[in-house]
Formats: sequence, C-alpha cells, structure tokens
Amino acid sequence: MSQQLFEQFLEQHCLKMTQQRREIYEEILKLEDHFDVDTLLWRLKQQGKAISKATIYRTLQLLLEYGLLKKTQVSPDGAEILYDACPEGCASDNLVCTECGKVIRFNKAAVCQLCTEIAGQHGFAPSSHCLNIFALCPACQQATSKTQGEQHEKA
Amino acid sequence: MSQQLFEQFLEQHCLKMTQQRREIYEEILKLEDHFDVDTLLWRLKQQGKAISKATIYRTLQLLLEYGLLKKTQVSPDGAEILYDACPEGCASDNLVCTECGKVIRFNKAAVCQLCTEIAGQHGFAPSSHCLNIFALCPACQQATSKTQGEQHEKA
DNA sequence: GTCGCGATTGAGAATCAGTCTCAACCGCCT
DNA sequence: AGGCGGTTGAGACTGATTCTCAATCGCGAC
Repeated sequence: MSQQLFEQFLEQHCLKMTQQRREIYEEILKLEDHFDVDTLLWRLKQQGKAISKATIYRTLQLLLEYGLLKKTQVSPDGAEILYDACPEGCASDNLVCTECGKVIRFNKAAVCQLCTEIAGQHGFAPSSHCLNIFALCPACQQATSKTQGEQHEKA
Repeated sequence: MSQQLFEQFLEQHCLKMTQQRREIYEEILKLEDHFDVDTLLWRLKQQGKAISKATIYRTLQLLLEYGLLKKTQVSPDGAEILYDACPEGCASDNLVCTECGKVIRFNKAAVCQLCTEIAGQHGFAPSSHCLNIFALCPACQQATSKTQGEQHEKA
C-alpha cells in the first residue's frame, strides 16, 4: 500500500490531501503491520510533527471507514486494541502471543474459504472476516517450560 | 452453563457468592449469546435490581478472567464490543451482519483445526482463537437488492 | 499568481466508558 | 451471636476519544 493509494482514496471521496494527512499516513506505512494510537502519536511528536490528537483520530477514522485500516483485538479478554494497516481487499489475520504480545500477520486462502462456506450455510453473503489466534510463541514456550520446571503446580 | 458452574468457580478461587453476583450472572444467562454492558445495566435496573456500575464491571472482569465470558469485536472497524457468554472450553465464533448487527454464534471443528495448523506452522502453541465473519444476513440482502434496483450506482 | 470557498486543523473543552476509593455492609466460619 | 475479610455503592477520577469553533489551508477559477 502506498501514498498513491491513499491519494486515490481521498480524491474518490472528495477529500483533500493535506500535509497532516500525508505525514500521518507516511508514519503508518513506516510502522507497518500493527501499532496503537499512542505509538503513532508519540512517534509523530518525536519527529517534531506537531499534529493534534484530534487530527490523528480523524485521519484514523477515515482510514477505518475506507478499509485502509482495521482494528484488531489482541488479547482474548479484549484488553488491547491495535490498528492494523490492511492492504486493500486482503483480510489478513493475526497470530498473537498471549504472553509477550508479539503479532504475526498471515493470510491463508483456507481461512477465507472456510468463512465463505460458513456464511453460505447460514444464507449470509460474506464480506470480510477477522481471525485472531491466541497462542504461545516459541520464545515464550521455552520461558514457560523453564518456570514450570521449578514450580510444577499452577501459581 | 449454569449457576452451579459459576459457584464452583467462585469457590475454587476463594470468592464469595453474593446476592449481586448471583443476580448479574442470572441476567447474563437470560441474555444468552451476546450482549453489551449497557443492556445488562439497563435490564438489571428495569428489574429494580439496583446494582452499581462498579459491581457490574467488577463481576464482568471476574468472568472474563476466568474465561466464562469473552469480548468480541462486532464490526470490521472495531466499533462495538460485546460480551459473549462462553461455555467453558468452547471457543465459539460469530457470524455478524454488517447491516443490522445480528449475531449468530457457531462452533466449527474445522476452524479450530485450521487455527491449530496455522499456529503450528509458526511454532506457536495454540490456546484459543476468535473468529468473526462479517456478512450480510438474508433479510438485509433483500433490503439491499431492493435499494440497488432504484439507484444502481454507488451513492 | 492570487482569490475565495469550503474542507481541514488545533487547542482545549466535553463526553463517556470503565476504574478507583473508602466507608459501610455482608457472607461465612467459629 | 461475633468477627474477619471480602464485597459493595456512590461518586470522584481517569484516560481515550470526540466535539467545537475560530483560524488556516488546499485547490479550482480567474
């Protein structure tokens, strides 16, 4: 996804490309996969780009509306929500480590197929989906098994 | 899921079964599948059960921690979050109508299998997952196709 | 190049969901 | 019945997000 795409979107919807929108979007592209609003705010501030909170939220709102961004729940109890830059059309899913919060994005045709199938069974016309798999990453598995060696019962 | 189960959980964790907790949990059982905090608050108030906001949130927090409840994002842009009563162990998924917000819960072994497989491919040890399929329910499909008959191009 | 209009912005106020505080209260064990 | 510690309620508090509105900017028209 590029600046061009963003500009196209703005134009299509009779919106203006402003300095602020450009900077916010550039920063999102740099952040790649996923980020939270605080990080974005903080990084822009670090670069002396004094864009107001309101503008950042407004821009994120735009991106969400046009599907250039989506929100994702990154813990089973719904605690944290990150924004997740999302290449158009592609419903990318996340593999989230429940311990360290590491997120791996992936894109499996099988998931889309399954969703379409399930929706079809209920007479629904599928549009998109959102799958988060909560699991322990290799590093955290090691850490955990070590700890369990010491105290074998749960704390 | 029943009151018994809840009592077991409380006991296991050295927590007391109070009038308030019982009433909140009863109401959640009545609400079945999914609900939001406002609905719960409102319904309890309707019944003259003047349970404070704080207590309700505290109880929900408990249920979340012990996995008797989970949070679910019910729109692609992450707008609404519902609590979703969740029978133990079973990771149930949702089919959500993007138009009217109707939610259908389902439970497909194939989804779990796929998640386990994907996690495995990345060396992750799967624990749970959360899948929401966003689609148009039959009723809303009809409504939409009618509208499109009148104005065939996008608004 | 510059004019003008409507869209956009910034600063801070407002809102709102959720959390915290702490004294009063209650469940449960003895 | 008595007492301890967990639980509750009311409302203050917090922090994220949205709103307000005057000042500013982007961009098409001239």
